[in-house]
Amino acid sequence: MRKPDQLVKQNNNNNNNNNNNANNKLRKGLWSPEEDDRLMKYMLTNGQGCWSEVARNAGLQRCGKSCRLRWINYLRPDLKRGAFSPEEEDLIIHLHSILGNRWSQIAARLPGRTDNEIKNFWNSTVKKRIRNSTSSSSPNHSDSSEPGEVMGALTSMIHDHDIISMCIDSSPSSSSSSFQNINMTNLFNPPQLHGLDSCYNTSGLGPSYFDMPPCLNQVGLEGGFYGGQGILAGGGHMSIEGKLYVPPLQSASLEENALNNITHIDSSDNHANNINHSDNNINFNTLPTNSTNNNNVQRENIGEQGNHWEGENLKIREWDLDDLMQDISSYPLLDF
DNA sequence: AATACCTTCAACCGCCGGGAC
DNA sequence: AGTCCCGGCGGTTGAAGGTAT
Repeated sequence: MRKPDQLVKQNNNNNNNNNNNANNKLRKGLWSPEEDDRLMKYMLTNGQGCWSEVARNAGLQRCGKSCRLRWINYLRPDLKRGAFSPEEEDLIIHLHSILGNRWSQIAARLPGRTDNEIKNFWNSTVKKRIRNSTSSSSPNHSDSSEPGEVMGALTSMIHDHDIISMCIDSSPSSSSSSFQNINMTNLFNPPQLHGLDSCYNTSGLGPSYFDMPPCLNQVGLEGGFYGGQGILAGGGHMSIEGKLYVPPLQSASLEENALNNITHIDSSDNHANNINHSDNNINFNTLPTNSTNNNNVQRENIGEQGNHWEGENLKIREWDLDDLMQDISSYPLLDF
């Protein structure tokens, strides 16, 4: 946490998103409700664009990066709040065993969760539990963030339910929560709702799955974004509720395609970002249309960052990861 | 009740890669 | 080819709140 009213002189060699700021003084630290309000309203009205322009046009004395982070980690309407469920926990542990500290990739498989959230959860809760669970058997055990080490401790931690039912499940009736369950019918044929209220309301589909964050109340969005068929709710479909389309933090990637292949899901359908939302009141057309480019599948030398788990020789390149995913059926915890 | 210690998590920092010029 | 800008990522920090003593 940071001091809420911290004002700093922008460092020239640091964030260069802010060169156009008039007085070059940008706020840092905690976001005030007013700032949240401004950013939320701007994003809902104009959609995502250049973040430095977002900051400027929304009248925020924040750098673009800060606005982006605030939006992604807190204000985004499709965010799920609250504690991680045991299923999510298992999925995180399992994905970490495959992906290492690639939090964004893990978060991409947990709709409504952010990489920051997962990273915090891992560093605070999971690591500690793994440490505890392994301390008895391995007194000299060090940090368990290494995937291989984690795998060694996983068996005692994994719950009885089937991870794969969450991680990879092509059944439309499944209550699982991964990208594989994106309901493309809903994506391409969003229900026609009328007016902003119905857009955000639960549409009578039962109790809201998510808690309403305070920020949404601040902007007066009664009913919230989190109702009804939100992500994970409504049978686990990542669906579009009315007129608001909020793109996933990260959508289809090579890895996801690999997983989709495993589960025999036609990856050719995976073009949610190409949906034309021109009829929407809330226009997210300015969002990047090819989020594949955003994925760091090609990030190399993972081992240099401490994320390899089979010695120096294993470096996750794109094809390595694909191979991993293709070979996922042989993974000890997976049951196809 | 007071203090110390611990945990959580929002936010910052620095780095990197891609695109534009 | 070099530089700049921007978005994205993982690592880290540190204040707030919780718990133990």
